[in-house]
Amino acid sequence: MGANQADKRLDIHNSEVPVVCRACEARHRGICGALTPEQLSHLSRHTTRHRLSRDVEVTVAGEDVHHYSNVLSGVVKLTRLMADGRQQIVGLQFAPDFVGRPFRPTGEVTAEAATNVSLCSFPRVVMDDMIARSPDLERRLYQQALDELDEAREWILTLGRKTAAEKVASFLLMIAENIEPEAAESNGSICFELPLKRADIADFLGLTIETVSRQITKLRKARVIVVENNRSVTVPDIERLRARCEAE
Amino acid sequence: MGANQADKRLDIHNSEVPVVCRACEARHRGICGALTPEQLSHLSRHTTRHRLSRDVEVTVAGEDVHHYSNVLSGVVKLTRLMADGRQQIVGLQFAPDFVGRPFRPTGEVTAEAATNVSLCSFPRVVMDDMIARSPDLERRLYQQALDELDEAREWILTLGRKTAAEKVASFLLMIAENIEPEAAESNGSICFELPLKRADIADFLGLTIETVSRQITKLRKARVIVVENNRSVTVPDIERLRARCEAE
DNA sequence: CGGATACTTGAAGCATGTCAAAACCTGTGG
DNA sequence: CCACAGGTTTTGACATGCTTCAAGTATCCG
Repeated sequence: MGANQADKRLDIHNSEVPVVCRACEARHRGICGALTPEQLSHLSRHTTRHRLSRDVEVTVAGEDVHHYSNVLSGVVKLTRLMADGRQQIVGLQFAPDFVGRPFRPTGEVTAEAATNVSLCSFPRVVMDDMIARSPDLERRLYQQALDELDEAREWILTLGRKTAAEKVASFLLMIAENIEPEAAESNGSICFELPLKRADIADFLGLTIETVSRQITKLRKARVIVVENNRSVTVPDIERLRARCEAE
Repeated sequence: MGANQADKRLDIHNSEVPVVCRACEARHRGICGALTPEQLSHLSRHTTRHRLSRDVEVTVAGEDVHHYSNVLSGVVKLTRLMADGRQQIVGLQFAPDFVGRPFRPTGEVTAEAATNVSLCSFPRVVMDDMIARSPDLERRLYQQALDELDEAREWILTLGRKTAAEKVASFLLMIAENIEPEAAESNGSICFELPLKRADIADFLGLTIETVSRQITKLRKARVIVVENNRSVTVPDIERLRARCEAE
């Protein structure tokens, strides 16, 4: 709608993609793919990259959010906390997901690094403005929201109706599919690092640490998975893992 | 962007709101509020209204969706089904919610009338086209998707971490807030008809019918609620119900 | 090597599920 | 108005899967 000639005059190299964005995954599969080179360079002028180590918060429930972010690497967990300390992970964001909640300055969820994470952050006001101007950008965000909604509903089914064994198998499958998207399609073997520790897996699946541990042990003994150092997991045959997500 | 002069020529009364839309809630709080009178009358030419009785499906998991709908009255439940018959309700839609999943011709969820329902339906292709042309419409849809995502995450917390007693209390509170939005704010008493039967409540909360029944009995004996005819519920003091959503 | 954090394993308890039967509500036809 | 059939809800007795509590073992990192 509105003309943004001003932007063009500000940047002589307006048709070039900013250096920091060139190799960025968010430009391909993430929301930045919806931006023109001009918009990208405008945004990149307000952009900061940083690394967070595990358990550092990105945004906190109840506090005003001043920045949105793209996940460049690592995993961000979205958690909700009850007054008495019970905790539940309500979502996981992998690269190149967008972290933020447009149209609402504050929310009930806390976003927190589950692993070491690197982020590309930008001020909320700049992004909100850009969203209002760019229907393409808004469409990308809408699509990501719909995908997250599908996922959330998948987990509602898992939490409501699956057994502990099925929950853990479903979790491992989900992680495998997110970390090795292509490998997960083919029916071969996959090997990956678990981004979450047992306590996080428990918070994700609505179980206790002990139950998660027991179920992992069970999968290990059944040779569905091989575990080294508690974190690196090998799935020799994905189909066998997939079978564990539904029944005996 | 695109010119839609064609629309204008087709309709002499293009600046008037279609008769069927005049008293419609979807024009105020729903997605139709984002449409111009011209767009409304264009859409209304492809629109059909119908009533569904309980348990009739709106759209079925795995089948192509040809229509989107607005809920005009009643409640639509979104369910997911596992191969062995286990079922989970993953969302509830009240008037004037939009039912549909843009950008994906088919999905995993089935939408089904939980009560008698009246719908306003329109062909997917017409609506998709309109979404592509109207950023305002897309914004409304995006906002609804974000709201649904917030709700879904609220239920993930409930399913993962609350006890059966807390789940049932949370469910009753959610229904009360949806049916009497204004009354729920003030700390008075509320009276409403339960739109779901016990089996549905169980499918929503990841419990069995028997457990739901026992918890409702418990709330009744504690005078937190008064139940008549199994369906009409009175909450004398909302704060006392709210207190049951979190602890003892 | 030591100390902290993360993970595993075992035994006992309890919330919720399962199975079975009874009570209740609602509409229909005699 | 009553009898009856179908679906729905409640209640009870028992089984079980997950949690809780408590140790013990690995792994990481100074």
